[in-house]
Amino acid sequence: MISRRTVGRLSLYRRILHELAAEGVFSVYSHQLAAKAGETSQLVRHDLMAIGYRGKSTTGYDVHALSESIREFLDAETEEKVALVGVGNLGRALLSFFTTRHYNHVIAAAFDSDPGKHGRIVVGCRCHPMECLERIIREECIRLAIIAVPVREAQSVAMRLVDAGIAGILNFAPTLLHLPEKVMVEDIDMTMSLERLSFFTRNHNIQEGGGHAHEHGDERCRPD
Amino acid sequence: MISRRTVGRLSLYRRILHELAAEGVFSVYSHQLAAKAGETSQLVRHDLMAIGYRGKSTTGYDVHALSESIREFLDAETEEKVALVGVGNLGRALLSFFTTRHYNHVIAAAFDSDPGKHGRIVVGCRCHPMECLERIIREECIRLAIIAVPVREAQSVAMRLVDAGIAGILNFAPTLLHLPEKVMVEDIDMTMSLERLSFFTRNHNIQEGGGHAHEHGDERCRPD
DNA sequence: TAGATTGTTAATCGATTAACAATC
DNA sequence: TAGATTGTTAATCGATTAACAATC
Repeated sequence: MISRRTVGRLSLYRRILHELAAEGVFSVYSHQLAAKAGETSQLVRHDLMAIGYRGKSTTGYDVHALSESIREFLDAETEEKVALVGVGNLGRALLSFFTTRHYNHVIAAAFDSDPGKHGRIVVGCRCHPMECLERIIREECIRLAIIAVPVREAQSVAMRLVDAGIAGILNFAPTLLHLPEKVMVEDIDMTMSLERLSFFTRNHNIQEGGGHAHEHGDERCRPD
Repeated sequence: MISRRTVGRLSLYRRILHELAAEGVFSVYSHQLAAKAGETSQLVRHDLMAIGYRGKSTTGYDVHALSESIREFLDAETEEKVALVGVGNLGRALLSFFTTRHYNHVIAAAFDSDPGKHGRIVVGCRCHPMECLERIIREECIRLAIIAVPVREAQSVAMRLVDAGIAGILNFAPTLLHLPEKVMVEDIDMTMSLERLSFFTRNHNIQEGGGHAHEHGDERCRPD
């Protein structure tokens, strides 16, 4: 009943509410939330109603209460632990991202096939050898994993993760994982996103006379 | 007429065709392509028909010709140049990603506000100060940009990019950019993806008795 | 011909939007 | 009351799927 998009939007609303709370705002109307979230007022209401939260037309939504309501709806009781496989450049970026900022997820274990990295502490997280993957994931009761390994290793890593009991995978490898249906996969494929950007901005230029990209500059474009 | 999803799938098909070609496969049927792409045969045909490519039921699609046809449809004449703003952990990961592998995009210029990085060459790409952003983007005729800066800087960086003539932005900052409609934005928001994973895998466990994550292990889960 | 594959049309599905009544 | 906001219903829209005829 709750779609992926709805959950995504709810987590966006939460971020906005967090900012508002930091600014000392106590209540917000759906149209204000909508303006910040880039959605329609109606869609915001729809999402909030889906989690059982009703607004009042006199005071709007109480920022703290709404934020708490979203938290209760989206989050597990505790911070969710995540396993990271692949401590290359991207892996390190992810580690620093999740240790610097306090989101609802912590990388509880990192793995890499490079023996040179084993036992080393990278951005505050110990890097384990791949052989320990199944054991540590089970011991730590980790349900989610991030795949940040090269394409050629992604599928086999994913299968090991599933066998270890992982229920959800965030896949950064630009390849399609073939896994049992019970496993949820979120793909983050920047090559695909860039292709989309290339394609649609190119078409826009063609359709609209090629003016966009250069309307702010006087100099002509000479690619040579 | 061509949707974002279609373009995304086409670039996936291309990757699959590339692999097939490397394996020495000369022709492929839509149902084989569908199996590899996790789609239905009909949807594959639909996508390929959208770019004017028809299959034959005797020989299927010629792998090289189809790959070329997709390339012609999706790509500009040349490799597309991309600007990168933010040469932190993530920025470095992106640089190494795009220099190691040959995709259709090259990071032609990198920018960072940290004076310590200015002039340094990071993963083969010179890091420029932010002051040069507009000039270099115009000089190099760059149309796409990647934002890999912290949330608090993302909006202002995005506006500068748009003013410099950027038509499409790949945004890694977990925040919503408010930009003119003419600018296309692709958001890559891993916090949102993780929230989705948490939410839906949690629900699955509840619905199905909490068995999934541990069906391969004997030990009980004791989170303490 | 028989069988697999393809192409076309209509049906379905989910999400978003529009219109309007109800509320504060 | 008047005005802004909310909640409900029906309409729209796009993408996916299903059914079936056409093709090789």
